[in-house]
Amino acid sequence: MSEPQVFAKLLRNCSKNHLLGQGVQVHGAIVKMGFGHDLMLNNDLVDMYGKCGMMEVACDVFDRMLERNVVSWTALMCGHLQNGNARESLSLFSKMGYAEVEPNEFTLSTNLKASGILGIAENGMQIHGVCAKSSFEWMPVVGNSIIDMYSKCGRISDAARMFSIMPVRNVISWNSMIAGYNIEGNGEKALLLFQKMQKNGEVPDEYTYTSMLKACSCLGAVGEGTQLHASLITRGIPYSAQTTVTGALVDLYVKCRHLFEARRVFNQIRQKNVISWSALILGYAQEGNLPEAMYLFRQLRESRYQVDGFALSSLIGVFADFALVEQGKQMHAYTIKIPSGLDISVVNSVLDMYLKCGLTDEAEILFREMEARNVISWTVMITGYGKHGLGKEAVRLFNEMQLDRIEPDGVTYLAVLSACSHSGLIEESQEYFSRFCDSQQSKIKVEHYACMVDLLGRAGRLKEAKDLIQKMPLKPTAGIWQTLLSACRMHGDLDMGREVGEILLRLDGNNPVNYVMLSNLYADSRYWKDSERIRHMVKMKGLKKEAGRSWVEIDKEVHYFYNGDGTHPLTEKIHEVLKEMEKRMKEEIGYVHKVNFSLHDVDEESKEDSLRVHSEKLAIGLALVSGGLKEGERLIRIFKNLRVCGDCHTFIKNLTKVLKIVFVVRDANRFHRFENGLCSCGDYW
DNA sequence: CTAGGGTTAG
Repeated sequence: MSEPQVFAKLLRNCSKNHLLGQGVQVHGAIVKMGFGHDLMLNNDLVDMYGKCGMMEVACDVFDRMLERNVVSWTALMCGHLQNGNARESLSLFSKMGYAEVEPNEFTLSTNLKASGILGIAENGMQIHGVCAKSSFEWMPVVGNSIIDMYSKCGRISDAARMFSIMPVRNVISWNSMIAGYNIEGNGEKALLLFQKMQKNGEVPDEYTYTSMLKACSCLGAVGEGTQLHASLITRGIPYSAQTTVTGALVDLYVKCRHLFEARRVFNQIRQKNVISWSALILGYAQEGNLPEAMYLFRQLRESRYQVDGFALSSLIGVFADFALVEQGKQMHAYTIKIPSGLDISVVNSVLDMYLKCGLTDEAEILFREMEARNVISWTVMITGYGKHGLGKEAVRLFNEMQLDRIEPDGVTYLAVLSACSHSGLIEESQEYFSRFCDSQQSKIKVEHYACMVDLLGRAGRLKEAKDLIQKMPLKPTAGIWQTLLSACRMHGDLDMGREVGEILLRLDGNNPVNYVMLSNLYADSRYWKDSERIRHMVKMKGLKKEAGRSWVEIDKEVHYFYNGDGTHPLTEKIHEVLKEMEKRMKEEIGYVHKVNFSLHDVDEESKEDSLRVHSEKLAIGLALVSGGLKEGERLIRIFKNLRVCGDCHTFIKNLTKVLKIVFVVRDANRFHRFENGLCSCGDYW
């Protein structure tokens, strides 16, 4: 074997096993032996540095090359793609065109994938066009990538068309199509295609099983999932480390809430991989069993496996959901120390965590510092701003992202519409809504209409709101009628309210919320008998609301309160401080606690509860008592599982006048930032 | 020499 061939072989080994140190040594030897300008070796070097995550060096090698062929270009593109920079791959693709180098099937496949990741259908279609012209379209590699691209861009029918006209299909074609249905959330179609695949004599591989397990977990179909599990066992694949199905298997049982079974599978895996670890950790965390989740996470950290971006982002997502600021911050600090902490999904989850915990400034700084932002990064920020009542900021970001050439998707539109709704930006949202209808008709969901109904309803344009529901091309859900009903109450429209209420009770008669809303509407107009009749129905049906619960984090410990809760050791002190606050508010600003607010308002709390003390007030009391306010800090964070009650809302607003403290309350719907007697929601929530 | 399918975040 000649020397260059030996070097090539060494480099390929480094690529495969991510051996950067050895790769650098080989690079040195290549230069020393005078092969520094060998085209093939340089191609291998670009590939090796890319695989080892050293894109700067890969680019440097590429730039210094005296001649470059299609492989050089493609290797660099793949490097960018594998390091999470799909955009750079696409820009290289067009540069390659200017350099008059013709793409081959690998180049096309790589950039189709890049377009899919970015979700830019236009770009993908353009590349599809190139494939069609050069008849690369009929090569399975390319065709499969086209299916993948269309699926990821939400154009499942285009993907299906490609699949149906492919002259040669391999197992990956079937897998890609099944994965496409999964992305769309269409588990039934995935199951059907799986059957068809077996009828056609195609043998499913691990990837097929992985996708199918995922389809089952989406459908919550434990039965079908268990069958797949069984056939995996007969084929002898499930418990070895090389396969990815193990993770999907754990995930299936986790999602179907069969945690015991998930643990059993996990324990049987001889060499556990990161995917199965993450799935199980997430399972425990979502059940609220954080100690077990954290214990497993520590074990993962100490194991020989690398904690990857998937594990991190999902765990941070749990901290966000539980609004656990301290744990979240600690995890953020940890992510900075490891390479996968730079994964865009990890940074996105940290952003979301900060916003959900009410730390907008931290989120803003992190967002600006990010080296690459994708559609999710922007959407997280827009949602966060919207929930903080910063509608103008949300709109500004929405426009800015498009200048950054990031295409908003259905979730982004939902975020900006709801931000507009909360800030009363009617014209803006109507413009965005129609733009969305025009450009992404297929992605429009009931939620988008619900946003518009909310917006119109709040503005008192009830008739228009109702028309919109009745004319929309989708089946109205109970939720959208609820939105309209609360608008009816807001504007005291009894006639329409009664009509909507009847529709709701027919549609969703087992949800106590519907009865409470209707009952309140009657009570507002002093139709006490009707109000009482509706409330009686709730009792007769034995329907129960979720109990109101608030919590506050003090010195890394979370304290929970129910309404009228007297179990906390500091209860007496809490009541004292709350009384003292009422007194100060009365003396200093003349605020008098309004009793009548809660007389017939049973929106969140029952009458009995309101005579005692709401959970959010207790949590505030504890924060004040136990010095939850550290030196130099003037912000207290309270969390509540339901919506904050109107009475407490007024109380907190006035409290900020007397105490010069900022309160951030995260309730089921949104954030309220109280400062100087005002709330970020503008008293509309 | 370059490549395609799976787990995560809104």
